[in-house]
Amino acid sequence: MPNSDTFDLDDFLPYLLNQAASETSLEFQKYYKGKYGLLQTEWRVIFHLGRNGTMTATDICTRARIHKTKVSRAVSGLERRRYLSRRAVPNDRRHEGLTLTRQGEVVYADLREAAFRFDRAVMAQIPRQNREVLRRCLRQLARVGAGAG
Amino acid sequence: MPNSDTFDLDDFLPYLLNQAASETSLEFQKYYKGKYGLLQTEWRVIFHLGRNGTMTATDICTRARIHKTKVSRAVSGLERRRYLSRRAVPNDRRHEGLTLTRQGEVVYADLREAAFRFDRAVMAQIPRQNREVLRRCLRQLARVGAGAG
DNA sequence: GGATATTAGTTGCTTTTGTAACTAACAATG
DNA sequence: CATTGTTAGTTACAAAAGCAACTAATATCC
Repeated sequence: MPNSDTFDLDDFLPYLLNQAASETSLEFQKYYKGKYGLLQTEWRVIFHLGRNGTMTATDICTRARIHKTKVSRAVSGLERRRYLSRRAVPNDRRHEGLTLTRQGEVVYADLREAAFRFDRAVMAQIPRQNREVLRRCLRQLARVGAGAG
Repeated sequence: MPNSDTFDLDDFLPYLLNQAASETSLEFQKYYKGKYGLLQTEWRVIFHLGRNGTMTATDICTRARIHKTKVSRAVSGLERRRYLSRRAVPNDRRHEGLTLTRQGEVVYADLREAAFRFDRAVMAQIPRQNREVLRRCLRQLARVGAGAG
């Protein structure tokens, strides 16, 4: 039975995840920032709209787990640069449907393609037989975090 | 052979890593923030000093991959609260050795113990036979990121 | 050994995030 | 149908991160 005295913080899962996340995100971040001047949250909003079609800001908050103020600002920025447009939802004027513009779709397609390439480059470091295990584990952790803690 | 058209961004590795990292970090973050009022960078500085003994700020930057301004401010904060002390290095007055104080050691011990518990809680979600694979993959990704990209 | 470059670390300023308070629209309840 | 509560989103203010310029000490190279 392992105990706390032999525990190495370098192996602490949240730490490893953070390190792995920042290392693997860096190149891709340079790409979308350099090419389109996007912030991470902006890219994520594009990604979710591109993937799921029209959504409200709250939909994005829920799916992407981003706080509403961040989404609000990202949406403003993307609207200003004409990457998305807002359209009122009929019977409820509180929320609006957000949709990528033609231009936004183009950016989405490019970044999705780039993401695919980056994903392959990152995965290239992982032995083939572990790749699906890794992705499955991460999906699990991304879903609920530490669970009951 | 997979191609970009069937690629699902929800499976994009950097994205999954970021989501998994933030989900799994949250509870632990509440712990050290709530109990000691530490920021993430401050906790990391404590962690590296506790694990490796006396280090210079640059050592920490290198090992922890944190920018020097962040380290500089974290060190100031920790020194002010008497969690670490600086001591001049003999033949080179540019850098200083940073060491946890007695009090800092106590905090370190507590957080290390807590990290151990959190690690177990997080890992509990992962099938036993995948746990070492997962950690190994993450260590690899944390090391070099996307490599050649 | 004096000019230039490099290394260590800090400070100032700008951008981004986080938190909480706020407006506006709708829903529910008496 | 007014009162209270809830939901959607924005805005204002404070904390933190990022970047670039700066100081100070040492190394290098003519």
